[in-house]
Amino acid sequence: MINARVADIFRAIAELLEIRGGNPFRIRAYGRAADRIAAMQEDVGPYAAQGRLEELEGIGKDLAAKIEEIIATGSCRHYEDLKKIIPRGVVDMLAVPGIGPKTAKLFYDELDIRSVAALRRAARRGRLAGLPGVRQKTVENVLKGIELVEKGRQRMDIETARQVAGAVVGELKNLKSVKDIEPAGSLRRGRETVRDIDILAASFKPAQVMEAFVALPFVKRVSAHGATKSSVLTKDDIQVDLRVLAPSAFGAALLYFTGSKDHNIKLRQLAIRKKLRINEYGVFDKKERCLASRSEAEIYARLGMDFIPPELREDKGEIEAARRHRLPRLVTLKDIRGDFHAHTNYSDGRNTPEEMATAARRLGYDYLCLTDHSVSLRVARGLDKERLKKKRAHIDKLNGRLKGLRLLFATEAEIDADGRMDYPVDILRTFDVVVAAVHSGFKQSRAHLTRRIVRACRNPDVHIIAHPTGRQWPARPSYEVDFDEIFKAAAATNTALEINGHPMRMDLGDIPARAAKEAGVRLAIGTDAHDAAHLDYMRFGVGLARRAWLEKKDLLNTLSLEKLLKVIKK
DNA sequence: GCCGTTTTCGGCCCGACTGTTTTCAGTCG
Repeated sequence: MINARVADIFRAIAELLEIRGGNPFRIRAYGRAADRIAAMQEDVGPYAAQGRLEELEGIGKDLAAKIEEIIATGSCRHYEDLKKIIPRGVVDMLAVPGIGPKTAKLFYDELDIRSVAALRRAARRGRLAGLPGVRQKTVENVLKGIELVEKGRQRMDIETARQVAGAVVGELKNLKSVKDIEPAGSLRRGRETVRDIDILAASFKPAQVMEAFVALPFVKRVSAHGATKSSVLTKDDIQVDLRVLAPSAFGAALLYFTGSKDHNIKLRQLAIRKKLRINEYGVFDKKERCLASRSEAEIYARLGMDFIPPELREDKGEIEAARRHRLPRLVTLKDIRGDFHAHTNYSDGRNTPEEMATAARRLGYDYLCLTDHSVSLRVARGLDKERLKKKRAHIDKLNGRLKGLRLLFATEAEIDADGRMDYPVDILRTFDVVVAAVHSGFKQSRAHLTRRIVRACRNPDVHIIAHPTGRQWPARPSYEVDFDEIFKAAAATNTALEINGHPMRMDLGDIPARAAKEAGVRLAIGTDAHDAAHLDYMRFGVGLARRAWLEKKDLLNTLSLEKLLKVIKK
């Protein structure tokens, strides 16, 4: 996709300009444009063809011309010229924590270091010490940083992040000096994956909290330890940042520490236009009087806008919507009446239908789809005709006993290499709900995969398409599909697309899910539970749905059983 | 390089921590 190419080049230009020491605002313009284009659901191609590139935020005359040049030639002059001046390896050094553009340039200019490997050799041989501003400590940090970057500190799934954050909060919340403590950052925003854990605490005695934090049993290394802010690396190489502020500033600090960065910048710019200043301590006027600080709601109100839920804080139109009082009424966990994707021990799940039912009742559900795998997925003990009969009888019997919860006889059926279902029509029609999924042929072309899924949508017996892009964290990336085609087919055939809330999947992602809604497609959250405890992953599915601006009416999960059974018939 | 309910020029978010300094630049989020 051309967007990725454009974004990569703009990001590279930003890095190269940083090292050269260009105008920081110009550098940021490239960086912002890169982020903006990477996050777009639509292709920039048509915008260029219609001369509408400058309508995009952050794209002016100059960048529009560069985008056109990249579309036409695959690259742009400016980028090619910069690459000749600064070797690739110098840019790679920026990935080392602690090394920024100035330091990378220093090493390159003074010692002609052109790669991370060369940097390590130079550090070990003692060639770095003695450079301006470099002494022993800096050399040590460079070596530690390289070690870290080579271990590949990658993003973690949201469940892992929640557990790590929970462990830290659990240890610190019992301290007398901690008045309040809450995870912030991308975890609070419900992002699909998380890089660092950010935690915010309110206390009158920040030093005590800092001491307790860096002394936690699972801390391997302390990378920063100040009066109100510390960073540590856990034994699993996960970075955790803790910031401590006075309770009176908790709202302002939570807002700041939750981000996103782009959201914060936009808010602060807005404040400047109102002759105000925002920082983590509050909203201040020109005379340094604090106008709001205790709660996030108070701060948004002071800026003349509605409260923005954390999941929306990505600078994707939420600030404008909040000012016009047009934010969506986001779906909540309480609105959810059932789960569309759960496995039992009939196929590859760990628990019996009874155990799954008990867990679903605990969550207060009206219904639960037991979507065991279909016949052709042998590795997952997919069900043949005989075992389907047994399962059907089993579920009917259970439903006779259960009060308040209905187990739906369902399947996660295979979409074959040509887009057909692996069960024949007479079997498909026996299910209450048919969830169709691609589990094979990931390497087919984008066009072929799109055709398969479109064909599944058009199948009158298919109700939901599971995990539409097939990604699995961390090993398997999404396969490429033409979302426009799939959304068109899904909307036209009343087929729902799944938001798979399993932390290893989180698929559809927030951006395509929002685009699906805008294309008139209904969505259905499924947890893909293979264990009764996994039904709790609904929280992640709902978080994702909220990030996609979804309201109650956009999801099948919010329908009563009666309505659901009516709506789902095609 | 972008952008305008003060502006087509002159701004551009804001502060903590580190390591090296002795008042601050660089990095990070």
